[in-house]
Amino acid sequence: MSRAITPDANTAVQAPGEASLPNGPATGGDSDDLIELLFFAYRDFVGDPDRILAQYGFGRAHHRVLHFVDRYPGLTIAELLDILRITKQSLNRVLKDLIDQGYVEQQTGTSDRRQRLLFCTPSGRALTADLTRVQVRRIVRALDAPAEEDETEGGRGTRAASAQDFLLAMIEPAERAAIRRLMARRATVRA
Amino acid sequence: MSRAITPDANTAVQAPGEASLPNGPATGGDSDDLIELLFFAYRDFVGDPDRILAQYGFGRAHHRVLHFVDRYPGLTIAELLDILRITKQSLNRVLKDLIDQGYVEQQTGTSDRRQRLLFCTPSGRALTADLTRVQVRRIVRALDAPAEEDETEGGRGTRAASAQDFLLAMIEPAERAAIRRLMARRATVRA
DNA sequence: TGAGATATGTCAACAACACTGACTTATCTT
DNA sequence: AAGATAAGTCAGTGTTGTTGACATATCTCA
Repeated sequence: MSRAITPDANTAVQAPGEASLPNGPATGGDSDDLIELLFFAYRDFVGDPDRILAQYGFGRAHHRVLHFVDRYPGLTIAELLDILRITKQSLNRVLKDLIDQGYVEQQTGTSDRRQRLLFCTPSGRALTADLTRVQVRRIVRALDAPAEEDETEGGRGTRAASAQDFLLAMIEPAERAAIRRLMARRATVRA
Repeated sequence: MSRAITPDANTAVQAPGEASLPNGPATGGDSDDLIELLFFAYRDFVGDPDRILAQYGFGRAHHRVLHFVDRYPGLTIAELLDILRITKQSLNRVLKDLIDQGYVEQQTGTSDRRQRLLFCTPSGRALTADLTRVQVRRIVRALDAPAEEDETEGGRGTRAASAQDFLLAMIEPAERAAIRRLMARRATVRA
């Protein structure tokens, strides 16, 4: 465990500017929180598989390829490029790794022999299953988590509340408190 | 608009392996979809600000710094490092850009003069507001979107359904159909 | 059949953003 | 005064993205 996110000595010095509105009209108070929660949730969400991938010398790019090839066997290169939104050259670099090390196989298309259909090998499926497992675990835990007892639940609508619950529950439990404290600090500063 | 995500000629060649379970016990059927939706949603979510940032010669790293400094004025370097989970060297590179170009200011700590408290300048706040605006717009749209009329809503629980609704609605509308089609393809292949 | 389009692969150079390791300077704590 | 802590910096490296330019195999259509 590293340092805590929350401060103690730095008691919110006032910024030398305007006194921002208390959840102004177009500001979308809930949305501001969601932006941040999305950041933290996604960070932890990809952090889990990252640790596994590192043991294989792979990165996130490899993960994405593995995931989509595993889930949509027979995917073509063009389709994969379109899903990932990266260039052919970027894809090829990681795809080559996966093929060379026997996690993915190519198969010449039947109807169009120019195409290379992609499939996971058994070891590719096994690795992907490992990666999926840790992500599913986190998601299931987030879905099963009890709803937050939100003190200040004004008239925002429950959609925002449940999105917030979900994302907050996606965050690594050990850090949730720190993040809650951080986000509470905002209310202190801008009020 | 580029190519469509969905295929037509490649009619799901059967992968030469096991016949995967139809939403097996520990597999977490909903979660598999959520993994993918999280990928697409996050991709589009950060895509909006990316376009704005590019006009300033900034990247995502700059965005993250701006966001947190704007939201938590007076943040110290150590706190920011802990939030972003990057190294001091990585942070310094982008922070220097932001300071040199007048978007962020440093202020020596009052109680501890070793600290450098970070604040957005007016232009920093303006830029951040721009970035926040497009992200809030997407989130608000997602929260306001009507719930999906899910055909196959078994006994999964509504938590998963609303998380799915939210993430799907976060995806760029023009691409939602393609992604739905892609994900439908999975059911075809593994069934 | 032959021309042009398409699917894929590859070389080379470059940029953004992360990392490690090693130090320096200023300031606080004890 | 000694050691810890906050911040800044230099130098080198790795992953993953980008352009631009081509090469090869295959398909489509006139």
